[in-house]
Amino acid sequence: MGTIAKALELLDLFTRAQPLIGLSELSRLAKLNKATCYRMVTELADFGLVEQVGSSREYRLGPAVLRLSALREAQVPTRDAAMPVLYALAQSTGETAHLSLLTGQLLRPLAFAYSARHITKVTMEDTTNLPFHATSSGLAVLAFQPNAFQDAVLSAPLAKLTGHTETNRSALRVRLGQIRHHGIAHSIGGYEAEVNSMAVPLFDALGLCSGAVAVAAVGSRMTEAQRGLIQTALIRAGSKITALWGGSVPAEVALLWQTVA
Amino acid sequence: MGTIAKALELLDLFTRAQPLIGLSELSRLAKLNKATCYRMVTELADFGLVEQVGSSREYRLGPAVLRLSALREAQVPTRDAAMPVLYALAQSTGETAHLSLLTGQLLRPLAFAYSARHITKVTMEDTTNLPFHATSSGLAVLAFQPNAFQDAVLSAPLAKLTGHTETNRSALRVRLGQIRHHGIAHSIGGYEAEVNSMAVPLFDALGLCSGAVAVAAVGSRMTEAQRGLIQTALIRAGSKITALWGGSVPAEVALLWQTVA
DNA sequence: TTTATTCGGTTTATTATTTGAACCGACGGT
DNA sequence: ACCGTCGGTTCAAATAATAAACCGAATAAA
Repeated sequence: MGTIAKALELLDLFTRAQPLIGLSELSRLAKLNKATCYRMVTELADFGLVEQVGSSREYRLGPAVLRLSALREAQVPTRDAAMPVLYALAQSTGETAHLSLLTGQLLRPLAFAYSARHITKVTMEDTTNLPFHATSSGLAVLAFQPNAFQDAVLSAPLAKLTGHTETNRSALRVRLGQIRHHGIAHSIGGYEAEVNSMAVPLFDALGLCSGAVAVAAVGSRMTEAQRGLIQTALIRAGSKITALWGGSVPAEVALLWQTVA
Repeated sequence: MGTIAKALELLDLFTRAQPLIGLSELSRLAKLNKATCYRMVTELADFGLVEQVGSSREYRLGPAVLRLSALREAQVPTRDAAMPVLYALAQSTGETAHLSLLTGQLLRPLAFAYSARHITKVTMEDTTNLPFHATSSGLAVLAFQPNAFQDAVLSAPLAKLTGHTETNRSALRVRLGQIRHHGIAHSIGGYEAEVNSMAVPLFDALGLCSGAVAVAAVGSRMTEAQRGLIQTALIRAGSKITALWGGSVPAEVALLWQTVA
């Protein structure tokens, strides 16, 4: 792994749960020598990707990320375009809606929208990475990836996160096939007990799946009627976001969705 | 300069004017060997900071910047907090409002807000970097920096961008003193002919100046009354944004602003 | 069709950078 | 006064980055 990749991995250590990290802790988390880590974090800070807060001498993500994201959104309004749809989805279903993007080998949540209808809700703030095998978003995305990608994911260790996490490889392959035939993925407590979720894939301009939009509901509220409502709302949201991104839903998926919504 | 810094500099080559860059052009712009550039851009792409668009094989800023900026805004709502104030500022003055952040040695525009009142307006989209000596924002920020920083800026070459750009070093030092005594900076066609602008500094939690908010107006509309209106609106906006950022306006500046607004 | 140029990407030995352990003074707690 | 940890520094040893030449593909001109 190159030096640049190592340095960039430092950025991923900053999370909502741990937004401030000191030098020593950073080197421990990154499993890097302190001197190495220091040089790297200083170079990142020179560019503004991280900054040192004045009071203590801890580091946090810096202002440069704002500038870059403003530039990116100006050209490819990924987040800005999807947010209103996501809000509407949360509103109409009364549950938590979220959108994730496939970045490299990882599926990362990008945006969330909450409904005020219920006191109990599924929160996503602290999630940095959605496992492909244990979430509806992950399954929705994985189902529409090339075989090589699927094989890579399924040959890696599959964590059993709850009692309902499916970790059997051939069973997972069957589920992926079902998802391709329905155009929508379900997960019942596979990631977190008591959380039921459904997700549809999102597609880019080449018809490749680049992410997913999902609704995560508290399990006890997931009646059959609610399931149907979420399904149609999800399909509408998925079509809309894909369209806003200038993407195109593959014909076979569009057909599946059409019959439902 | 380290490898990491060189790689990160690639990110700055992507602008609103040139959002897509191919490998060869990138290496030319960065003055890097093509192989070196290739390795760097692929490492950036692996992390998602850039991505390769499918059709041609050009690169552009990637989705990772969104994730990072969402994380940053969640902890330090710099842009999200300032935007409403900026919109109100543009609205109440009928001119273009913009906000810049001091990042490293450079002053970078972060956000803009336009008024619909006039057909002619000052646009900021293509600006990537505000010169300290030739803009009201630059002067406002520079006036509240430590002497070492001021000396560094003033000892570098000062570009004469228009007929009205002040490039005389001692005259500039006098102007910086005036700005410190008034709490507000003016620029009359120093950056772009026909553009008059005014700016106030913004401060962080330690009372250090970390940016500026400005109003840029078409010169012909800048009457004496308009100037007064902008001044009071700017001071209110500056106070508000600094407060939203959890910053504190130094006592002497607060006093100056109080007497005006 | 031939020729020439440019493209994105790869290979290689050479070279310069990164790395890790030990070290420093400062700080906070005991 | 002692101990551990903090952010940051030093320097020889190890490793990774570099530059030039090269590749096949695509495009355009002749």
